Amino acid sequence: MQSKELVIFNTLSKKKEVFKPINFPNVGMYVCGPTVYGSAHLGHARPAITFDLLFRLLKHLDYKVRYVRNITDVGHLENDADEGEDKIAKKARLEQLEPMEIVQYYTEEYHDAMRMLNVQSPSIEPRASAHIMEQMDIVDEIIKNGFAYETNGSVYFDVEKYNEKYKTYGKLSGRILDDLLSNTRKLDGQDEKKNSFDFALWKKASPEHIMRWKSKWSDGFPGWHLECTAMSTKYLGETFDIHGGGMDLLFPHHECEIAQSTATIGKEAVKYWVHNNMITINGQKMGKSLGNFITLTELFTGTHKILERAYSPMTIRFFILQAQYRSTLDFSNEALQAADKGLQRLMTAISTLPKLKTSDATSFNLDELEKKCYDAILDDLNSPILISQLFEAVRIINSIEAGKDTISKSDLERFEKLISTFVYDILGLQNEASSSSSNEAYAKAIDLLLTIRMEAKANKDFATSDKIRNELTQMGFEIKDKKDGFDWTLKS
RNA sequence: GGUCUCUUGGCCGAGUGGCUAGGCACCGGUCUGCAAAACCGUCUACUCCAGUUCGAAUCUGGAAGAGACCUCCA
Repeated sequence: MQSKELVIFNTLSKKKEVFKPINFPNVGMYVCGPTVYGSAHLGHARPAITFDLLFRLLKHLDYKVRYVRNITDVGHLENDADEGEDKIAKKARLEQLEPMEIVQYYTEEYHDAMRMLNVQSPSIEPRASAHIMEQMDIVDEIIKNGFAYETNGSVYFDVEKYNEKYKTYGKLSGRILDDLLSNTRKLDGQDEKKNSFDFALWKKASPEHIMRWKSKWSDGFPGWHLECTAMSTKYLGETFDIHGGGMDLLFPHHECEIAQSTATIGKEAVKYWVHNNMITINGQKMGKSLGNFITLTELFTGTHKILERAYSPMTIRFFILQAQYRSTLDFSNEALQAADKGLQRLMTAISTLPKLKTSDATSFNLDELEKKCYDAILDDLNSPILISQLFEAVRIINSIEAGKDTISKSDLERFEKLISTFVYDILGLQNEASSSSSNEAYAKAIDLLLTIRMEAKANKDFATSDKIRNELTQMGFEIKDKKDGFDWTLKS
């Protein structure tokens, strides 16, 4: 399978590059996970699904992947002027809870949402709070290497000094140090730092700050960007293949990560930086701080004022996959409903696939379809093109069912395998209709009603047959008459 | 203010120097007792201006509009 070449856009080079792992066939991938101080929202779903897609694809290509996605449970600083109050501590005070209680609650909520979205668990999901020692070690190392200084119990990264040696600060986000200097100096209220763009590696905790750890510098907490460096190094090694996250983390977060790890090990840790774009709502970024976000629970239940109805997790997943991960994706009820309809059509066709009648020959080009599917997904995860090819498959399936195209027995097996690989394994879609035993009984009851309807039709008793169909339709069923029977689905 | 990105049909969203994206919606037809589904077909595009080119929605320059980052953020 590794004859197939994956091309991925590297933010570092701003080009598409052929993916070649450092230690073939192993792949190390680190993705910035959620800060668990609030509910998971639509924005969180995007990187989770994007990198789930990449994770699934790499595994399909037979790479041995270790996927690390952290849980940030040590709050990052709220802002510079806020005297070190961190997000989780603040929320805890508001709700009169222990910080770890908040963390527990939102972590579970996040996990539940991810499970519903059929996002596979990463190989390792480390917590920042469990890696304080490792973070302190890195601070030590950076001080030893001369790229950090201590002021009043806090330790700061010396960006200027770092840049003198490595000259790479800003390379990821396209920033120039002098510009940053002239930009941010006017906002500078921080006398502890040599330069405004220096960032904290260790921060002394103010008295009201309840999340704190003892260290040689002070009772405090690790800096904003340190946990990813510590945990990626610990689980993936000094250098690893892929580091992912949202585009909004590019600066300063990922830029600082590069500086930290380079200052620690003397070389760059990450080979491919991959960033997903944002989800917008009415053309504006959806975000916690903007207060215009929709939580995943609200989406699944339809309980947000701008939602016309509930949208199932698979609809959300499909909606996100219908855009390429580097494009912004605009949310609207209309767009989600279109995604929902399209997904249902896709799933309906897939369920008829195994029931197709086979012929001696196949009247369409299955090889070409397969090639187009691979070409699409291997070209920087172009899921929308892949999906358009899957709709071509839908057209073919329906056409075979209608007797206008034919398929041989062996090709049908291949076709089923192909669809299952791309739809279930790689895109991670799933059929939401479950088939528990209680569902089976109810399905039989519907079948019974429709059998009675067939009999009524045969007797030209259209009053009865229409009554059954109309009432079932009203309950949300979709009744399809076939040449020799019927079919039905329950619309979500 | 600095850096960068985007602008595609009713909506979402791909793509490309010349050849259909796709989905949803709409319209017409086939099928049906009537529908639904399915199938077939049609229609609506590439923000504007100038340039390069045999040819540009695709390249270059300019304008307008929108957005992102520069502060925690997926």
